[in-house]
Amino acid sequence: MTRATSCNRSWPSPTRAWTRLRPGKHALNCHRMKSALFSVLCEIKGKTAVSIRCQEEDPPDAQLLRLDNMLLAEGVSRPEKRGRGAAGGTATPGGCPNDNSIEHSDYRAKLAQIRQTFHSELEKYEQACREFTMHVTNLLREQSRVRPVSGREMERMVGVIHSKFRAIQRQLEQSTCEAVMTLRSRFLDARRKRRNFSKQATEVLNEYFYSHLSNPYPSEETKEELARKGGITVSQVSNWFGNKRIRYKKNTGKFQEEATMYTGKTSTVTKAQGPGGQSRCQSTPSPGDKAVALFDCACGPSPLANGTDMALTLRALAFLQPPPGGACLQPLAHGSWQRTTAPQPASAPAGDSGRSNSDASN
DNA sequence: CTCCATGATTTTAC
DNA sequence: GTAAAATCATGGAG
Repeated sequence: MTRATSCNRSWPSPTRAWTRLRPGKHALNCHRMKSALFSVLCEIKGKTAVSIRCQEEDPPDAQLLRLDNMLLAEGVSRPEKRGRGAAGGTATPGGCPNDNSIEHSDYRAKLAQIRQTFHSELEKYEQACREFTMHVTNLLREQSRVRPVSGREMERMVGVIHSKFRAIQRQLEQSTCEAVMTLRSRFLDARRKRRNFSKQATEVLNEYFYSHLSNPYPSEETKEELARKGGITVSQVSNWFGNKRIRYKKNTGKFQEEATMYTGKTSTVTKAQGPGGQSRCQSTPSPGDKAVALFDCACGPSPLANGTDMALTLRALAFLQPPPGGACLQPLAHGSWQRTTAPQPASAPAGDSGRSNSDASN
C-alpha cells in the first residue's frame, strides 16, 4: 500500500497502473551505482538462462486447420465471394436443383451476415492484438532502461500475446462454425417442409393435366415450361404429376368437379392454341369410341364426356388403336393410363406411334 | 385437437 | 431410369 510513493506522478509512463508499482525507477535511473547494478543483473540473467520457456508457437494445430477448412468451405473465411458458397452449385443442401427459391436466398443472406460478423469480430481482435502488443513492447522498452530486456525476450513476449489472441480467434472460429452449422440444418429442415404451391402453379398444372387427361405425361420440355409458368422446379412438376395421376386414378369421382372446371376453362384457351400443339378438330373418328366407352363406363360420367375434351380424348385414343408394338397408352378398365411399351420415347419418332405422348408434339 | 389435402420421399416393379 | 404405389409429414380448415 505504501509502495505508491510520492514521485509516481512525475513518471511519464505509458501505463499508470504499471508505473505505480515501480516506485523507485527514477531513483534507480539516477543512482550512481546504476550501471554497475545493471551489468550485474545482466550477468545473473545470462547465467540463470532465464529460460522462461517459450510456449513454442504451437504447431499448426490440426483442430484449427479443420476449422479453417470448414469456414473456407462454407465461404465464410473469404470476404464476400461470388457463387460457390455452401449453397452454391450442387452443394445446395437438400440436393435440390439450384433454383433460386426464397429460402435459398434467405440462406445466403444469413450466411453473408455470419460472414460479416465473423470478419468484423476478427478485425476487432486483430486490432486489439496489435494495440496490446504495442503496449507491451513499449512497456518492455521502458523497463529495459532499468533491467536487461533482450530482443529475444521481447519477441517471446510478443509471441505469447499472439498465441493468446490466436486462442481467442479459435473460439471465434468455433462459434462461427456452430452458427453456420445451425443455419445449415435449419435450412435443410426448412426445405423439407411442405409448402403448398401457389394458386397459379396449381392452375397451370391442373390445366395441363385435365387437357391432357388421355396422356398426362408431360415431356421434359413441357415440364420445364410448366415449371417456369408456375414458378416451381421441374422435379416439383414431376412430383405433382406423379401424385396427381395416382390420386386421380384412385378416386376419379372426387376430381369430377375440378376436371369439369379445368376442362371448361382450358377448352377456351386450348381452342386457340392447344397446349400440345394439337389441333382440335372436331371430327371424331370412330375407332376411338370403343376405348372411350371403356374409359367412360369405368369412370362414370367422366370429364371426358365434356365436349371439347371428348374430342381431344377421342383423337388421342384414336392413336391407340393400331399399335402393334408401338409405344402407346391405354386407359385401364378402372380409368388409368398404362404404358404398353417403352415409357417416354423422349421425342416422337417419325410417324404417329410416337404421338402417344402428346407432349412430343411440343 | 382432428381430419383432410397435398407436396415430398421411399419402395417397388418394369 | 421412370413411373406407380405406398408412405411420411406438414399446412390449414373446422
